Amino acid sequence: MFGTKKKLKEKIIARLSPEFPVGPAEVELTSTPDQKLGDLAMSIAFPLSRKLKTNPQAIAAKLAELLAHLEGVERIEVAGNGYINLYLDRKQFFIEKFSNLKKTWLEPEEQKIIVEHTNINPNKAAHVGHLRNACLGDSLVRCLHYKGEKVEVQNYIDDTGVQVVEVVFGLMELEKKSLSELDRIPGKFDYYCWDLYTKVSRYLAENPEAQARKSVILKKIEQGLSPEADFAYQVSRRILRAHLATMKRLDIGYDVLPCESSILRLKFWEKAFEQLKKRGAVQLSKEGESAGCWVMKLDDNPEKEKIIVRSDGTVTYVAKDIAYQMWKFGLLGQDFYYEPFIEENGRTVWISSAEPTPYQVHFGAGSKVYNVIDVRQSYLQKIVVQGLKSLGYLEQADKSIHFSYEMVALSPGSLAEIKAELSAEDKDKAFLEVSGRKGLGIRADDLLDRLEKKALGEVDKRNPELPLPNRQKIARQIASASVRYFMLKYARNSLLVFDFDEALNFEGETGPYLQYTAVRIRSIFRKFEERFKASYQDFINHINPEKIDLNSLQTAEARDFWELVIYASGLDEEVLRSVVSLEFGGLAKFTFNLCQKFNSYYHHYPVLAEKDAKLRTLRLMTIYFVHERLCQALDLMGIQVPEKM
RNA sequence: GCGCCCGUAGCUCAGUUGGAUAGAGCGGCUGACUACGAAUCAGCAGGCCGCAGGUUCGAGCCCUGCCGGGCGCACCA
Repeated sequence: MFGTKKKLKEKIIARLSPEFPVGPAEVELTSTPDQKLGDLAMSIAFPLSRKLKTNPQAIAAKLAELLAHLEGVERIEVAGNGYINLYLDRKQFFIEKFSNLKKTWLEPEEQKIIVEHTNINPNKAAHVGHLRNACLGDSLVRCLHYKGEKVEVQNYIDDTGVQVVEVVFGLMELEKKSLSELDRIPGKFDYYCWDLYTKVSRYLAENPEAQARKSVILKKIEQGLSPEADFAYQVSRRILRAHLATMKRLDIGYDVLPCESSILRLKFWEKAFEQLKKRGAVQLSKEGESAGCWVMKLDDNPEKEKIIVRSDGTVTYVAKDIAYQMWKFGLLGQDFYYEPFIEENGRTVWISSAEPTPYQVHFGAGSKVYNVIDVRQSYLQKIVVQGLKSLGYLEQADKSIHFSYEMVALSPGSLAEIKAELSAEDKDKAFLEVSGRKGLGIRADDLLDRLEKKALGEVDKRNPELPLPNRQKIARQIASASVRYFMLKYARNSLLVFDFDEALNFEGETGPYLQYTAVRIRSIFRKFEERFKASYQDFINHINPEKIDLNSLQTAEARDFWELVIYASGLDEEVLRSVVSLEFGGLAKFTFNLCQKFNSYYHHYPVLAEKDAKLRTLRLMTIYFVHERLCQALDLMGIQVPEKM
C-alpha cells in the first residue's frame, strides 16, 4: 500500500499542480471509512475551497475530472460534501502485491541506528516492568531492520551503582558470605538477590548508621578495590546471565553490553568533562546551595541548575550518562575494549572491558540513538540532550531520542496473588508501582512459568498425540507470544496496570489468538499437500497470477476477498507509522484485525473443499497472501508460529 | 509551586498530522463443532468521548479555564 500510494501521489500531483496550488504536503491519500466508498480518499478539496473561496464540491468535481483515467485506478467519485474517492484496479493491485510479497517499499535513512533497551540493574531478578521495556525496544529493533536500517542493540549494565552495592553490602555484612561461597549459593541467584535486596533496603532504613559502611563499599567498588569490586563483579555477571536467559525466553537478544565499570575505568567522563568545560557548558558554582559543584544551567529555566559533579569531586548519574551518550555518537574519540560474553543462536553478545583484549570489534558511533527508558527519566534525558547541544552537537542532540513509556503498576488482585505485605497507606490505592526495593513486583520468570504451565495444559488437551518436547516447545512459544502482545497492545503513554486475569488470557485480542490464526492457515497448507500430493510452495510458485478472474467471484466474496487483500497490504505503512511514532499498539491492532478478517473469511469460504478449480486456486492464493503478511507482522512483534496448537 | 502525562461502553483499552455513521477485547445475553481445528465464528445489549466555553465547512483529537488521577522537579541511580 505504501508503494501504491507513493506512485499514485506522484501522478496526482503531476496532473493537478498545473492548475491548482498543490504539492506533496497537500495531497494525502487516506483510507475510506467504508469499502463501498472506495479504497483511497482525498480531502484536499476542503482546504482548497478555503483558499479559492468556492465550494468544496465544485472543486472536487473539477479535480476528479483532471484525475480521470489514472493508471491503476478504476474510477473516481466525488462523495459527501467534497471527498474524492478512488477505486483501485483490483486485479492489477492484487497481482502486483502478490508478486512482490517479500519486497518492502520502505527505505533506510540512517547510517547506523543504536537502540538501547532493557538496562536492568544487575542486582535482582527481572520483573514485568522490565519486560515492557525489552518488548518495546526489541520490536523497534525488528521494525528498523524491516525498514532496512543497520541497527546495533545495546543493553547498558550499571554494575557499579548503589543497587549492586546494596546487594554486596547484604552478602558481606548481613549474610557474611565469602567470595568463594558466592558460587555455591543454590537455586536461581537472581531470585536469591531479589529477596536479599529487599532485606537490605529494610535494614538500611532501620539502621541509618549503616549508610556509612555502604558508602565505603561503593567507593571501593568504583575504584576497583578487592574484595568489594570482585563481589560486585561476581554478582552483576551472574545476574546479567540470568537476565539474558529470561529475555531469551522472549527471543530478545543484544549485540553489546556496555558496563558502567568500564566507563569509570576508561575515564570516559574525564574526556567528556574536558569538552564540557572548554565549551563553557558547565560552570563551577561559587555560591548558594551548590557551591563547589560543577553545574549545568537549564535552557528552559535559567533559574535552575543541575549538579553534574558534586562538591567532593565525584560524578552524578547524569554525568556518566552524558559521557555514555557521547560515546554512542562516536564523539568521545575513544572506544571500549570488548570480549565475548555469551553465544546465543550463533550470535555473539559482546561485553565491554577496561583492559585491552585480542578482539578487533567496535561498537557505538551511531548516527541516530534511541534510548528506551521509562517516562520518569524524562527530565534527566532532557539534560543529557542539552549536554550534547551545549557542546555544539546539534544534529546528534536532534537524533538522540528518548523512547519513553509509562510504568507498569500492579492491580490489587495481582498484589493479593503475590501475597504482598502492604502498608496502610498503600492498601487504599487503586494500583501500586512496581518496586524492586520493596519486593513489590511480578518476576518475569514467574509470569512466564505460569503462562507456560497454562499453555501446556491447553496443548495437552488438544494435541495429546504430540511428543512431550514438542508440546513444551509450543507452550513456550505461546507464553512468549502472550507476554509480547500484552506489552505491545497498550499505547506507551498509558499506565499499564498489570492484572493476572488479563495477562493469562489466551482468547480474544491476545498473542495466542494471532498464533492460532497462523497455525490454522498452515493447517490448510498441510492438508493441501496430503490431499493433492504436491508441495504447496511449488503450487504457489507455478501460478500465473495474470490468469486469475476476479469477475467470477460472487458479490459477497468479491467484497470479502478485496477487504482482506487491501487490509493485508497495509503492513508497510503500519511499520513506518510505528517507527515514526514509536507506538506499536497500531501494529498489534493491525495484526489482530487482519486475523479477525481472515478468521471470518475462513468460516465463510471453504478452500480445499471448493470443487471449482479456478476458484479454489484464487482462495489458495488469497490465504497464502494473508499468511505471508501475517507472518511478517508476527515476526516484527517477536511472535513465533507453533507447529500446532 | 512549576513541568509532563492521563480521563472514551460495567472493566481494560483503540481511535492513523482535525474528516464521512466513535471501534475492539473482556464480562453479560442468543446462536453455530459429523466441516480447511470452536484458543474460532455470527449476532444482541451497553456511549452528554470528565465538565464549561472557544477556534471552523467540520472537534474524541486543536486553544482557554475548571474537576479528578498519575509521574517528575536530589550533591540517589
